[in-house]
Amino acid sequence: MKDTGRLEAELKKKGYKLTEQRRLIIEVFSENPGHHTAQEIFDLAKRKLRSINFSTIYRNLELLSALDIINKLYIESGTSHYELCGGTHHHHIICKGCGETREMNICPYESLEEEKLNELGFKVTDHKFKIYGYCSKCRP
Amino acid sequence: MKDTGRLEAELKKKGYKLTEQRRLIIEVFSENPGHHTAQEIFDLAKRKLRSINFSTIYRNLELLSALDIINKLYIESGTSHYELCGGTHHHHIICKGCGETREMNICPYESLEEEKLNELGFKVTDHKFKIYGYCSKCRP
DNA sequence: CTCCTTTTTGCAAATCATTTGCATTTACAT
DNA sequence: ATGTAAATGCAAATGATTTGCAAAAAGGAG
Repeated sequence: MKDTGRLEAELKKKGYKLTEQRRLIIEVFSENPGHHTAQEIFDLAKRKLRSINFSTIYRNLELLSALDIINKLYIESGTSHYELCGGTHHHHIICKGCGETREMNICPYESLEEEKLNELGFKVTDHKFKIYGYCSKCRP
Repeated sequence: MKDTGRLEAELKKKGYKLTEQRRLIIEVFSENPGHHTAQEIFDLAKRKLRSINFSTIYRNLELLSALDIINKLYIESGTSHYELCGGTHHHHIICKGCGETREMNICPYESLEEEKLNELGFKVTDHKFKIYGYCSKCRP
């Protein structure tokens, strides 16, 4: 029983149940910092609960994203990545050579823009910023 | 024969051929501003060349992206979107309700960051910035 | 213009990520 | 301890994208 607190509260608030699988998914994220694909989460979770099913992973990654407990990334490559929310605000820097993705703490976003958009009727909830290029290993 | 110039040059440079289908894909983009899915490009192209095949579309969207003639977007939703390069530099604002995506000309990126990264061994080529939220129709 | 080599295309089948229907099991409020 | 709604596992379906291959087209050389 890790820090089940936040998770349990968010789930209960909307009538969802705190299942072993849900606790486990969060545990896996906690123990493995950074972002992961559904496949990775599945593999890691399976080590701890052999019976866990892939569709349970997907269903819960979706749910947990909706609850803002995890964050769905959409790193380019056709495969979604997920990361635990609540870390520091950060963005991603992506190597077009090897695909490696690192976090960066630079955020160029100014709340000025947000206000401007709000005035125009668009309610901003969040933003993403990505820098692409080639890492030292992959420089052409 | 539209502005086949740039296209032809870029293709020839690397030994690729200027085919009717490639010309057509660019034509479709030119005639339909904004970004489109492979499916949309296929449908539009098919009107002009009945025999065109879906895999030809995909193969060429990939190729043209690699040649920096079009830009692959990865709008969230599991389906990639593509747009013609060379328009004005812009980013996207995405409604999490209806999924509508609009271009915005705000760019918060400062070349300062780029230099900093270059010094660290990462060669920056481009960046993407997206703002999420709810449009006036979808505000909760 | 014709020939030759290489790249492309169309087609069909394969792959990969993700989603869904359904019967069974589980969480948890009573 | 029990009833009910929610969640899980399983298998099959879906949707986007990719691939192998034989036939067709492009572009350079003669």
